[in-house]
Amino acid sequence: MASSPQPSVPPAADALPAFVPPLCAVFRRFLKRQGLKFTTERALILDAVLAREGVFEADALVQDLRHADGRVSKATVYRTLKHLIEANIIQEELIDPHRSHYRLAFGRGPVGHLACVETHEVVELPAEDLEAIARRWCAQKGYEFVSHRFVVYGVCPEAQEHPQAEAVDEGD
Amino acid sequence: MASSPQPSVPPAADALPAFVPPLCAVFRRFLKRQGLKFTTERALILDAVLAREGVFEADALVQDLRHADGRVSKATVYRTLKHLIEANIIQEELIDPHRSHYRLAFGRGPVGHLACVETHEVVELPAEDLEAIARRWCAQKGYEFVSHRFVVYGVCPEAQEHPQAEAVDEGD
DNA sequence: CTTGCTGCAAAAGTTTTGCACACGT
DNA sequence: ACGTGTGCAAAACTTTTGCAGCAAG
Repeated sequence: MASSPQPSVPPAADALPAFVPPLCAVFRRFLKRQGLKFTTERALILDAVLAREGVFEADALVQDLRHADGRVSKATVYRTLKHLIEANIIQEELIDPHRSHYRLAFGRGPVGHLACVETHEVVELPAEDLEAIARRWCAQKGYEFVSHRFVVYGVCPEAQEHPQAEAVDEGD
Repeated sequence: MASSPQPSVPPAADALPAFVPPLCAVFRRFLKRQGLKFTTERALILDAVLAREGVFEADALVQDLRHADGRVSKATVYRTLKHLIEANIIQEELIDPHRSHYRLAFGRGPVGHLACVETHEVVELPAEDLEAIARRWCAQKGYEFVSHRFVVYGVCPEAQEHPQAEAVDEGD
């Protein structure tokens, strides 16, 4: 089971970090340190996470795993996502209300998101300067910095071209 | 911004912006334009919103209204919040997953949020420079700018004073 | 009067949890 | 073998919706 994490690297690997930590080993070490077990399901879930390079939803993972041979239950996916967050392998993103988004948390530096309010497409953009601002805020208020989030909402070019026939929505 | 207080749960509206648009009239005009009605419940809800100067949750409004004399049902609160968003009087914030936060959308310029991951206290901070960054991102990708969001997560001083055991800390 | 609105409760949606059994260490 | 993890389904939780009566224009 302890095989090298070599998932299907997506073709558009435009910004993959140069250094990818051995996440499988990292996760196993984390679990051992916590007295937890590295089960087949957890390995499958980690693989599925790695296969989805960008932002993903919990349910999407469940679907991916359902399509694969090793079906993993919804409950286990959610439980494992929590561990992956604690292990600092993924982190939760806040893009939609009522729906949790996650993304890998290693390397690649702080990113922000540019989300289309029409198509719900989400693009990641580097945002180094923002973390500095976030840390300054924390220092200013005596907070211990944990993380930050920057999401920009807009209408993507495609949606601008194809406007949906929406209800009355004109300002004054 | 030298000694601006940080009332997470202010007892009263002590720092309303200098210019407060006649929101009641604005809302009523909006409703009329949409062929909708300005009911007692909607007035009560708008009042409750105005009473909560900062970020608030839908359920908090329901509680406030329950404590007041005019009880308004959960359903009506949610329905009215949608109208208030369309009327551009409030806007939805994304701070917690699975829980909607709202805040007044007029005046006061763009703000970001500093949220404590332990106590869930949320502080607002001015963030003028961030909107510029957001607009630049949109321009860069051909997006039409809609809005932006900046949330910083940290541990507030109080929570740092009361350190939790090494045990798994489930924040939520 | 006509039309939309409210309240209730049940539905819908995502995430969590209890329990019996299977698996990793 | 022990203790933990898993799957299933039901619970928990916030938000939405259908319906019968009520209120605003």
